[in-house]
Amino acid sequence: MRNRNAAPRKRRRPAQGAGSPRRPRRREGGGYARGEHTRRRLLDAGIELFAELGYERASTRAIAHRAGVSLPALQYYFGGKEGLHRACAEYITADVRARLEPAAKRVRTTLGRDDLTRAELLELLRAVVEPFLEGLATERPESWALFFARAQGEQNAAFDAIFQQIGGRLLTLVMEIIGRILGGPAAGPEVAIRAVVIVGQLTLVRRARSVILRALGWPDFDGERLQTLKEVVWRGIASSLG
Amino acid sequence: MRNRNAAPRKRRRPAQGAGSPRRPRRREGGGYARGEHTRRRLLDAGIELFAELGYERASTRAIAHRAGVSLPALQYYFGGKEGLHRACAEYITADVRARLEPAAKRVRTTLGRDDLTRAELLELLRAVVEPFLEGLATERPESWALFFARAQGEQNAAFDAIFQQIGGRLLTLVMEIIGRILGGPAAGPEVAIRAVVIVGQLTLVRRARSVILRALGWPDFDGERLQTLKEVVWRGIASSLG
DNA sequence: TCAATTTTCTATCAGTTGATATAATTTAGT
DNA sequence: ACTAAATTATATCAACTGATAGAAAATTGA
Repeated sequence: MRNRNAAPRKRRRPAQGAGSPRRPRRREGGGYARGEHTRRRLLDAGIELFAELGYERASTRAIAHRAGVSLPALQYYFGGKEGLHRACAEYITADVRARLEPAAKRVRTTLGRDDLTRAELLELLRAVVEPFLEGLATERPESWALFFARAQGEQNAAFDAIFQQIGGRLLTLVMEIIGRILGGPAAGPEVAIRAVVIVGQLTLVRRARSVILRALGWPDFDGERLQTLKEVVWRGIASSLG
Repeated sequence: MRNRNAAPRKRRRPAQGAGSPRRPRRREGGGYARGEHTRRRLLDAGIELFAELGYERASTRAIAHRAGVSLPALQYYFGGKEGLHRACAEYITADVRARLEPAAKRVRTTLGRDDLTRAELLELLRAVVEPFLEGLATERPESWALFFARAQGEQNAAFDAIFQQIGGRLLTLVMEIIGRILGGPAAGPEVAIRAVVIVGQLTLVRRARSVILRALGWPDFDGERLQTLKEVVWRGIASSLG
């Protein structure tokens, strides 16, 4: 049923390499309300399916279908699969970053003081770490955290954006606080490594979810168990800085 | 150039579902030397490419090509892509498990004693943890650790085998030691969570490799920097148990 | 040497993928 | 209402995917 005509058509390569993100030719002037709506639906469906299946296995058809729009709409608004993936990353990133900003500001102003006690510094660290941990484990649709975790494992282009906007910011904050606690040089390897380990423990909660549950024989995280988890992780962090 | 004949052929579905592993019909009696050789080359190529690209993006053609054999050889020896992937996991797993076994035996005999000091218990923990960390960071071809990390992120069927054989074993060892150190109930949530966090820190070295390097501004892990990393990670673990 | 078995290769299959051309439809500004 | 731009939908495309059929070649044991 395919290739009905005997004369072989000229083989066209895709206009742009499959891997490289394409510049969407969105409107310059006014935006149509309807267009913004389907754009948004594609974003939501993309986040869900990328999180469920990972980048490769989430087909553009499945995404378009879940969004309730036709396939070319995806190309139209995001230039292609990779463009959509990147857009999803930026969408999530912007929100999380906004929620991280108040803590960041508080840290910077507080660190201006010279007379901070160890307890105060620990409390500051906790104020940064705890909401992040909570957000990873429960807050926001589950697909967000899963999307996050997938992107990290898959080393996508989206990962760079996520790291810069969130991971890097969080890491910088933690490094500044830890540097004060440990008293050493703020940019030295000691401080950096310990900061990475701490931040890593947070993301661990999501990544090693199945491992943890299996090791504990728990069916799933309910509210109380999550509380236990947070408590134990935090105690470990605090005492490792003693 | 395809579908030359006008009469449409009967559409056959694959004999077995694409997802399910197929039973390889290997020889019963004697094994041909040549066959074992290409089988081995397929395993090596599979590990490399699965590690480099992940399960989805590593095509059977690319694997066969790198192995220097023809495509059907993969089906012949492993029954399909999934079969090869599982075989790769088992191949790596068997080796790592063998290298983990001596430490495991040592732990079990040592834990039989009742008069262990905290220092002795910590030393025991280090004896288990350090080789594993070393192995993840440098030892064996890099592709092994990468294959390992990918399987975890992708939640493949291979992950179950790996977890049972290695992750689970290591976790059990660490839990036993930590239980003694903390003095609490050996199977309680406290012990389990802290064990998971510790083991997670080890695998973090591989998974968050790029993040660590970026945060530190290092180009790569050389010998000395690896030493620093091990030292800092261990100090964090030890003092978190204080 | 010769038959039986094991192993390899060529050619092709049917399905899926991301992407595009093109036309129809809707929207906004006038 | 009319036009131009924006948006959506249909029908394909070419490449790639894992897998198979079937014959050829190589290896073994007699």
